[in-house]
Order: sequence, then structure tokens, then C-alpha cells
Amino acid sequence: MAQNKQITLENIASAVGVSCTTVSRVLTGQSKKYRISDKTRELVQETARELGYFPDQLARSLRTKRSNTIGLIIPDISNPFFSTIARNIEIQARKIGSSIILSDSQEDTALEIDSIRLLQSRKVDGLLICPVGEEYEHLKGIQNTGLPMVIIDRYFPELDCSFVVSDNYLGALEAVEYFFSMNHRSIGYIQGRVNTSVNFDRLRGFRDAHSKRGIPVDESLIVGDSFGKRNGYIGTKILLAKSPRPTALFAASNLISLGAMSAIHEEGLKIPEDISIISFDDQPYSEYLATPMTTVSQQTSEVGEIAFRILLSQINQDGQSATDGIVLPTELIYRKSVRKLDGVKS
Amino acid sequence: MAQNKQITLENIASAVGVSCTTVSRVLTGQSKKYRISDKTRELVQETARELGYFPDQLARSLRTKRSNTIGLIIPDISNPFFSTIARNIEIQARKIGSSIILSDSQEDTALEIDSIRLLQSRKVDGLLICPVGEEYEHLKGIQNTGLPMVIIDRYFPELDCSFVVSDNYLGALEAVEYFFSMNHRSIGYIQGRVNTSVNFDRLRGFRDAHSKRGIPVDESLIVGDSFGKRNGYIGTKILLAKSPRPTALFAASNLISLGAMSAIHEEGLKIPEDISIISFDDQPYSEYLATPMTTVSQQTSEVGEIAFRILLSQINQDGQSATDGIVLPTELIYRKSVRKLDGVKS
DNA sequence: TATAATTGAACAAACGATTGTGCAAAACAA
DNA sequence: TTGTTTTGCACAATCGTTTGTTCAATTATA
Repeated sequence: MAQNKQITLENIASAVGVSCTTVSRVLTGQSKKYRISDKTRELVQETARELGYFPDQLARSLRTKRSNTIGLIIPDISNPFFSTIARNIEIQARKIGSSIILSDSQEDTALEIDSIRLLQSRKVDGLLICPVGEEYEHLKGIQNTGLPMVIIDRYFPELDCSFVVSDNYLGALEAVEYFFSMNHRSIGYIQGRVNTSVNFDRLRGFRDAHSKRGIPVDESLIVGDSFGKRNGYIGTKILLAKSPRPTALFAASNLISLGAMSAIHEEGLKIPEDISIISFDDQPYSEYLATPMTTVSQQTSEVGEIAFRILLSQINQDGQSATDGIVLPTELIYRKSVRKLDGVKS
Repeated sequence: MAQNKQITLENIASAVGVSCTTVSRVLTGQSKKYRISDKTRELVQETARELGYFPDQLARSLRTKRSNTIGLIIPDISNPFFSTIARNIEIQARKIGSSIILSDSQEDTALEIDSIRLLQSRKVDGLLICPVGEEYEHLKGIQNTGLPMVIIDRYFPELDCSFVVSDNYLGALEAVEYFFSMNHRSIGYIQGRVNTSVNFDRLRGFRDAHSKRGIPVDESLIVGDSFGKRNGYIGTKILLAKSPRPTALFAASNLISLGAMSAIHEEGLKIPEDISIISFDDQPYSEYLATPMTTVSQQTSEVGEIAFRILLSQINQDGQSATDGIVLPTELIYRKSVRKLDGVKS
């Protein structure tokens, strides 16, 4: 209970009988550089150990202008997709003694802006951010401050900023082409938040797959506006009510497909007998679902690690590095949720 | 690119023509207390806004001895169980302008100890920790420093520290009693990390359910040693190899049941025809599994929120508050993964 | 021996905020 | 007019580190 006082350099200094300058230099490994005698050095080190000293990072950061702290802004940390990204970032960070300050923007641009402010005032060395989407004016603002930043899972063509994303275009293209190869012609797309690069690219893949086959896309089959479960449910309800019903569904996220399954189940339909489905985001449970789900898998753990490394180099090079955009390939994982339809009616 | 200089109180002060004392007092809302004139106040506020001032939290914290930062240590943030806890904590924290520093201990006590050190040196106001388990000597150490702390999802009987846990005992008891009511008599338990309170309580529930029925527990049916997927797989493999095979499996976590499903599938067995299963931790996907899974659901989102509130009161009361242990009820969610066996052979 | 070079460590000024106290000027009272 | 109170703000110390510079004592060189 005894609210122990903090041990400071001064405590060690007076215990040993030197100045805290000397203590500081010993403890930061600069004893050679500043010609501290071995005797003094050892004495200081030992005393520090005895007293259980550890540096006050706040004071240190204030002086050195480096907090060894990075800000991580995520729209929803409870989404496994993001939490595994977060995990890999944290693991990288701790290797170099950095800590991560986590901020959940709750898919809300206003909160995202708040978070940025807060993290800036906490003097993070850099920012890893998965923006809600749509707006990026506030991100420009960050760049003007010179704060190193890399964007995760999204990008903004007009923003000159490093990013790490999956190849959403090819991922979607491949998925929809697979539908076609299984003779599906009427494919519903339950999209995520519109005006995000993620959604834009997936939609583009969806469209291009059609045009490559010379199949017109039925715009009424493109529904939805969020990456959440509820949107998946609603979107699917709408699509299933159409007549004729689309024979296949392309879900833009793991949460969307969860909502979709809910709706499909509610309608008494079976996957893939009554309706086929492919979902973006492979998950550990995907293969154990009622019908093991065909998914577009992303390299989730790599995303975080790569983003962190880029950020780190930016921090160390003091903003001199060129901005890079990393695009990670996706993989279509074939399972049982897509049925092969009988011959094509033409 | 122009690495903009930080705006300080001094900048505002000289712009307005007052001292930074005054600026500080205005900006921290103490203008009345210190009799700053309205004119000065407004001028300062406006100038601060114009200059885009925001306080340096490091400097502030150094002086005030309060960082508005709390440390969160989690064994595996990628596990949805923990990430939803984390999310709720973050949401609470941001409401009061606190930030959370996230640390993933990777289920490793050594890393956990490291994390604590790091967070202490970052001067967090309090600690929210889900300990790896087993050892708690290092946690005693925290208490001696007077750092407010509340333990999440675990507890240590000999440690006088607030905690928030689920009623693991009753949750397990109820699950196993349900197995019995469905005429199962040979139940395998794939446990999590041994010597954690979580596992201990669940195991106790498992045993007590047996003794209440006067059924001896077959010790060879208790396997495993971790909450991970791999352990679920291995444990299930072992249990399925027994003859006679247990008719039911009780999985101590969501990850364990995922591994279990993998093994069951590999053996060509069906749930619940060939084997029944109940898993701890309800998940969004639980109802969409090949066989919708009967689960013991925990109040995941409440855990984080409650823990945060307790911590907050400890911080504000400066350690004067009594330690409380909160036990949250679980709920057995009945789905399709438990088969009713034919009459009991006696 | 006188001078120069080296060694070992201390001084003091930051970093950006907060805060107890002091002190003029203005307003008031007698 | 003189004395008292109130108003409005500034001084300066402090939080715990880091770091450029200074400086005496010792050792080496001429």
C-alpha cells in the first residue's frame, strides 16, 4: 500500500556521490563516450539495480522529443480482421521497446479526428491508421505536421502517403470469375462502406469480371453500405426478395457474410443448394460453417508487420523516405459454398 | 513536409502579451479561480484556436503526475474474446480523455512482466490485466508500488486485488448437467491452461456436476493445457482415440472448440450424431456452424466496462477503495450440438 | 620544470507544462 | 487623503531527463 516514491536519477546520484549527469550517462550506455571511469560506472549500475530504478519515460520523452510510442487507430478492434493486424503490430513494436496506443474510431470519422488529435498531443512518434474512409482532409493535416504515418487496409489516390492494402481488385475479380465458371450469371454484391478504396476496388473487380465475360451487371443487385453484420443481413434480405433471385452472393466482409447467413437461414434457404456465397476475409471458423465457406483470404498478419516496418523507417529517416504503397495478394480458398449450376441457358 | 514546430504556451503568451501562467490557467479552465479578466481570457482562447494549440500531454503529465493513460495487458488480442473486452475498455476510456496502451503478453509470463515494467515506466495511471495465469508474485510487486490495478477474467485467491470474472464454475456446472440430462455419462473435458482460476473453476464445475449425480469422473477424460486451437485439436484427437469413446466433449474455450471441430472432422465424425459438444465462449459464428453450437456465453462487453470503472474509482480515490471481486453470470445457449442419447443403461 | 593533452565528472540549461506565492494597480472605504 | 481590499497578472520553482560545455586534477610531452 505504501505508495512508494519514484526512484530518480537524483536518488542514485546522491547515493553514489556523483551528479545525475553522470548517472544518466552511465544508464544510457554513454559511459565510454563521456569517459566515465569503470569504477563509477559499476557503482552506478549496481546502485540503480539495488534501488530498482527505471527511467521515467515521460520525462525522457519530453527531453528527447521521442516517445517510443506509436498510435494505432482502428475502426473496430473487436473485428478479428483488425485485431490480428493489431496483434502483429504490437509484437513488432515491443521488439524495439515501443508501445502502441490504441484508439477505436468506432467507424466514425469524427472520433477518428478526435483520436488523431489525442495521439498527437501524446506525442506519438508515428501513426498507423485504418481510416474510416471517405474523407481524408484531416489526414492531409497530419502530413503537414510532419508526423510519420502509414495507412492500413485503405488508400487515397490523391493522398501522397504510404499504405499497405490487399489486392482487393484481383481478389474480387477472381471470386466473381469463379462464380461465372460455375455458371452463375446473376450475382448479388453486398458491399461495404461506399467510397472507401476497399469497397471501390472490390466493386471494380466485380464489374470487370462481368465485362470480361460480356455480361452486363445488374445494378439493382449491388446493395449495402457498411462492413458490419447488420448490413449483411439487410442486404441479403433485399437480394433474396428479388425475383428472379440471384443465384450467388458476394459478401464484402466476414461480418457481412455472418449477417447474410442469418438472413439466408431465416428465409429457410440452404447454401449452396439454394444460393451460393463467397465472402471476403477468411476466418478460422470459415471451414466449420454449416457449409464450409469459400473465401477470399487476405494476408492479415503480414499487413500489420509491413505497415509497422514502413512506419519505423519513416520515423528513423525523419520523413526523408519516399512513400510506398504495398499491395498484398489475396487467395481464393475453395470450399463448399458455391454450387455448380447446370449448363448455361443462352 | 515542413516539420511544423510545436505550438507552446509560450507562443500564445507572447502573441497575446501575457505570461504563460495566465495562458495555462485560461486553457485549463481556471480563469475564474485565478481572476483572469474576461478580455484576457477571450483573447487567449482565440489565439490558442488560431494557432491550433493543443497541450503537450507528456509535459503536462510530468508536472501533474497523472498521465491519463491506462495500461492494458492481454494474452492474445487477436482472440475475439479479448478484443471485444479491449474495445469496451477503449470506448470507456476515451469518454474521459484517457488513452489505453496495449500490450500483448503472448501468453508468456516473462513478456507479461516486461509489459508491466514498460507500462510503469510510461507512468500509466492504472493497469488492467488479464494475467497469463499461474504466477502472481509479480502482481504483488505492482501492489507494493501502489499502482491501481484490476484483474480481468482471472483471479488469485491469495491476492488482495479487484477483479472481474465470469462465473466459470456455474457455467461449467450447468453445461455438464445439461449433458447429463441428455443422458450422456462419459464426458471429455478439454481444459485450458492449468493453474489458472478460469480453468480451475470450470474444472470444479465439471467435477461437481458429476458428484451431484453420483457419477465418478474419469480422470483420463480430462486433457489439455492451453486455451489455444492447437490444444483443442490435440486434446480431441486423444479423446476420440479412447475406447469406449466419450459421447460428449466440453471445450474450455472458443479456440479449443475450433481445434476440436478440426479433429472431429478429420476423424469423419459428425456433431452431434457421433459426438456431442459444448463450448465455452459464445461467438457470432457459433450459430452458423455446421452444427450450431451449444455454448456457455459470457458477458464479454460488460467485463471490460466494469473493470474499467472499478479501476477508475481506484485511481480517483487514490487507492483508498476496498477491493471488489465482480462475478458475472454466464448463460447456456442451447443449440444443436448436443444429442439426446437413448435411455440410460444402468 | 613548464606546457600541453587527457581524464573524469559537474554545471546549468533545456523540454513544456502547472502552481504557490507575490506584487503592483485599481477600486473601495473611512 | 489615507488605508484597505480586490483585481489581474507575473515570477520562479518544479516534474525527471538529457546534453553542450566547462573545469579542475591528473598525466604526458618537450
